[in-house]
Amino acid sequence: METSKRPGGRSARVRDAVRQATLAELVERGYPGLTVESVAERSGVHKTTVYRRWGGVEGLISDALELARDEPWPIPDTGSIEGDLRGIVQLVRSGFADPELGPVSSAFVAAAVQNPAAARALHEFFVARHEQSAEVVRRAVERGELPDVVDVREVIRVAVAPVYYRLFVAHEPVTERDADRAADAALAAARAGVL
Amino acid sequence: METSKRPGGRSARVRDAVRQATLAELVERGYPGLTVESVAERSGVHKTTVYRRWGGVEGLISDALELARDEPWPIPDTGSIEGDLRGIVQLVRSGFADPELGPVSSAFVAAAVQNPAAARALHEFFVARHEQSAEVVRRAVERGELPDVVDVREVIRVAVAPVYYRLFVAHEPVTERDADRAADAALAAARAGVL
DNA sequence: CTCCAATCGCTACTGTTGTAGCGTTAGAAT
DNA sequence: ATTCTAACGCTACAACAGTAGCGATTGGAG
Repeated sequence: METSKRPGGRSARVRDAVRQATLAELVERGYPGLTVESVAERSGVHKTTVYRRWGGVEGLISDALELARDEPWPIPDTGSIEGDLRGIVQLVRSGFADPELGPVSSAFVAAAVQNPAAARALHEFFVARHEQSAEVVRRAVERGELPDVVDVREVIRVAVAPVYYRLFVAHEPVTERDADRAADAALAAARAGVL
Repeated sequence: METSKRPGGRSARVRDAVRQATLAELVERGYPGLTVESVAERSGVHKTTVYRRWGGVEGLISDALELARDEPWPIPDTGSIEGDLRGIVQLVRSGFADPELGPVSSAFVAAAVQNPAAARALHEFFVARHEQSAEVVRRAVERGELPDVVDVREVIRVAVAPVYYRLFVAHEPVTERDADRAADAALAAARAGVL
């Protein structure tokens, strides 16, 4: 609980405690089990305070999402567009398979499907992700691996979409081979010039 | 309320009334606003009866999903794989854009993300959909438009995935052009032999 | 027509979620 | 050190979700 006497007053301590408790609850119980009371109890902050500052479960999610958005993530640079794209899609897949990160990420998606505020926050998150990831496509175009008429962000979308589709829509398992195949499909489309 | 004296006893009437009320509530308020009490009141069936037979909100959703699964949907047959694939993806897109059908479909996705029973029901739904839709790919293979080594269902998945991804994950708008592009991308990948 | 089993409606209750009002405390300024 | 203000903790309460027990109704069987 007492990590280190961080700068900032009581409000800052309360804020950090609630954020940390929110993430911990998401890992343990997921979004359906996320309740204001449990977060309040775990954080040591009173229930009414959480309601006042965050407004409820949706506020807790949105707040956590803004934190996640700012964390950079490692864009692969394997030298070939095929390797880079596969790397990105595998990163998505393994992220959701991770016992610690997976439940939190899934909770974000679940929350956004049903909560306009979280949806906006998640949208911003993906705008940032797409922009960062598109770098691998830009490099490929520079190297002459792809025609230069491509919509760089669309390549990323088409590459990762099947993974999300399987996970959150069709509710099918996603193997590593599935992930590679999705990356390869996006690459084939980009090479054919349809993106 | 009294559509027509359908065959079946009181139980059947109760069942139909609740199902109809569930769909109506989903259209008006969506999944987050779906409550057992409102369904009970609208249907004229008592609250405790709904809890007994359906077990709660998740049961109502699963029941409605089973109904939706059995309804056949029109697979296009334009003569070319490009037209057929585009038709399917546009059908998905327009379905979610429809003011009556859209909220219900979205509610199913939202429910499944957060409710294991609904997730299983939705999975079955998509298994059926994929199987039906794959027919257009099989025909294309027969006509020699595509190599015969393709996983027919995977072509469908890759084609529709970007639409779902935009709608329910990245929360971006989906234009008709986006839908066509997704279909074309899947087609290019299939032609390249990566599916 | 009579009876019977199943299902439904009703009342009452419990537990949880979210809010209101007020007293208290932390931290900054002088 | 003292004072002042914003934020927090606490109690009490209102609203809602979900359950239990029992009596009433339905529709079918003999």
